Amino acid sequence: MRIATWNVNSIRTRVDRVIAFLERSDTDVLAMQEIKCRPDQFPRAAFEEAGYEVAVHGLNQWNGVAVASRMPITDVRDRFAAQPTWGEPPVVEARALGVTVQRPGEASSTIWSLYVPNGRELDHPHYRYKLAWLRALHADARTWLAADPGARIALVGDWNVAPTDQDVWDMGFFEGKTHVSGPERAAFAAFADDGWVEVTRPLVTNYTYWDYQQLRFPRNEGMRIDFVYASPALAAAVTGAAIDRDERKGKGASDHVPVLVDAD
DNA sequence: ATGCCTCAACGCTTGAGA
Repeated sequence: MRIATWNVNSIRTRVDRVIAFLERSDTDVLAMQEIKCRPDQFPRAAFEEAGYEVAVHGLNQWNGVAVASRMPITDVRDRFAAQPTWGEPPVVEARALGVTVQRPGEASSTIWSLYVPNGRELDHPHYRYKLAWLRALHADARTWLAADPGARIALVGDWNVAPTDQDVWDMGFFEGKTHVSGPERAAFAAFADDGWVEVTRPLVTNYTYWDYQQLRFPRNEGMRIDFVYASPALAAAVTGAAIDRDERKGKGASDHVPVLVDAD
């Protein structure tokens, strides 16, 4: 099966590009982030015409996650346990969507489409929210592995963390900024301590995001912040990975590109 | 070769993104 994750930065603006990507890439399950709409605003028909079922979780114009699958969807969850809230009154934002997919007679796989909070500034409450969010996900994901060590689970999406210095175009530029701080990197790396395997890094090198401003893409001044953590059973089945850099080109591109993983 | 920011909404300005 081919899994992909893509921060689409508004599905309503990008639907033609996303459908074209699905058809071009032969993707079975696509996890999307930043759909920026409610379920009733999601362009569901275009996906169904292309042969995909859709699960959508969106509350308003901010955030929003979805999964499109041409394998039957058998279970959907719109948050993880103890997912932290943001704002006053507190809201569990639309940043996590877990979808189980299964073809009859085959093993099931659970794909979590994740949009980790940005953090904004190191001294901003949003940064503390980001760390709490990552730590809560880590704690819950640990229980999933403990409950079923052979489960095929993928934690995919926009992690909003650049795990190494090589994952940003200039560490000097990011000094004192989010995405590269020690606590964020530690929170990301902690998943590996439980057996989660980030399966893209050994197979492909590229950035996954380039800011719209200041010619960041033509200058290749990007960041690698979109990743696929696979459970041990799924990681053992991985045969390939890719970053579709070309999707950043041209008019109407998202600022992120798709990250793809193949697994038997 | 990619091209100097984009998106949605309480909209003609603002908040958010990273």
